[in-house]
Amino acid sequence: MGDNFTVNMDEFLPLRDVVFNTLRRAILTGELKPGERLMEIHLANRLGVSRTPIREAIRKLELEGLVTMIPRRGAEVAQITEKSLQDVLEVRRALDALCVELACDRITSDEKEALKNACDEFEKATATGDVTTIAGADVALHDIIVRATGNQRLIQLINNLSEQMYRYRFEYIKDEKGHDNLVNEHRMIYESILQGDKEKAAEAARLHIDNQEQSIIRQIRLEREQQLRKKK
Amino acid sequence: MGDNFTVNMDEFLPLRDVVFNTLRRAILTGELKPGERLMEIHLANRLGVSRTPIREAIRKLELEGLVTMIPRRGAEVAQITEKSLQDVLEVRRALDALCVELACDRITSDEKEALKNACDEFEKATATGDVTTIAGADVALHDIIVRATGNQRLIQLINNLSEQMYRYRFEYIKDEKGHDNLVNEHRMIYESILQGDKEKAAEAARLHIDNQEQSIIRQIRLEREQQLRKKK
DNA sequence: GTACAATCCTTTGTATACAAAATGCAATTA
DNA sequence: TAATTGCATTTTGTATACAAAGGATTGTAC
Repeated sequence: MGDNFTVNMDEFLPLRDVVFNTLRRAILTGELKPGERLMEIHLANRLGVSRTPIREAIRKLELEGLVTMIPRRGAEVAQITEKSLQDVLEVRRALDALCVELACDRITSDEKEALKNACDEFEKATATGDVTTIAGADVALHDIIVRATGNQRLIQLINNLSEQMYRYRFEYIKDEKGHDNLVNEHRMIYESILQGDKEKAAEAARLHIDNQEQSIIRQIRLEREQQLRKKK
Repeated sequence: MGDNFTVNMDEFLPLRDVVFNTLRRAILTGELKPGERLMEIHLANRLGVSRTPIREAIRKLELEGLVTMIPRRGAEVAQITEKSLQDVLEVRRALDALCVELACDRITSDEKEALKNACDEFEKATATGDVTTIAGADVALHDIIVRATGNQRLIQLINNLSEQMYRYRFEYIKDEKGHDNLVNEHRMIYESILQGDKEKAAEAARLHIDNQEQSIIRQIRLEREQQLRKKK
């Protein structure tokens, strides 16, 4: 069992939030796999707390769609189907487009500067070839754009939707041939925002999502095939 | 205190879900007012359950944004500010447009029939002038469109965002001059979907939201003025 | 060997008990 | 009179206890 599955006591939060963050992280990184049962006493012992904060954390994960409740049987990690992912991406496509459009109107000069830096950093990161570094730079870049909208609700929703695909992030970055596409897509978005060209920015954002979709769906089909082969 | 603030024992659900639905309803109808504290023992006594299900329900409301947690002080009903509502509407505008676009592509002939009926029903409802009836017909109409997308995630998100504005629904329906606008807007959306004209449908949906925004914002400003006057 | 049934064990659902923090109030002092 | 300190009360945060439901296992009968 992985060793990063522990409570982070540095945090000065109610236990339920610590547990919530811990479990969520474990699910998104794939440490807790789809279909796996979340048993309260088990988790409580493992995390060194009582069942109460565990239960409260599960209630939040339930609403977030990361776990599904089965009556009288408890929680299990939500299955990701191809359909559910397409649903998520369909929504993200619209919201990401909205995001860059709003960013065109509202981005400050400071944020423009930060965006430029993040773009350069991303290009550097791809040069290293290290997947973790690239993923980090990618998140940083998107974060700046999302925050530039100034719309709290939008920020929250996009973050939540992005999370649903976190498990596939690594594969998706590895998958992209030489990362050149990725760099270009980012640069296109970045430049459109600087120019304040909403239409172009939205189109670039949609293209970006579409390419991710291709790559992730391919990944899912691969995984499913492997699972089927295993069963036989 | 209102008397529809009771648990509905007909439901065959865990108490936490019954409590969740009850509290949510109370918040959305305005029975629990923004800023009002949600005290656990108090609620527990009132609903005739222990604190545990109350707490679990509050965790879900917290994630849904209907209550805000203050550390070591508990939950209170979330304040609705003009900004937060504009944020919500900005997102809904994009998602409603997406909705009707998808509906154009995916609506079945059965659903077309249902849509036509709902549209007629709405027109009849406006004729009665009864706000509750109109609101009901409005929800029914929108529901059909949203469900026609076949996108579970989108359905869930739109429902959640709509809820945030439930408190203002009545005022907004009353506000619309003679309801003629409302009927026309609906008919425009309905016809565009039947014709499969995505562009027109999206534009109509956006207009529909924009008009609601106008009306709701006006309402909020009115309320705020009244509050200010009270304080003096 | 298979099917069915009784029993046990696990796990959730709910209630309650206890500890710690925060708030409000009162008393005392400057 | 105003301010501050200390105490009491309230309320949350966490743990634990108890009940009921489900599932699994074992034993028995055919």
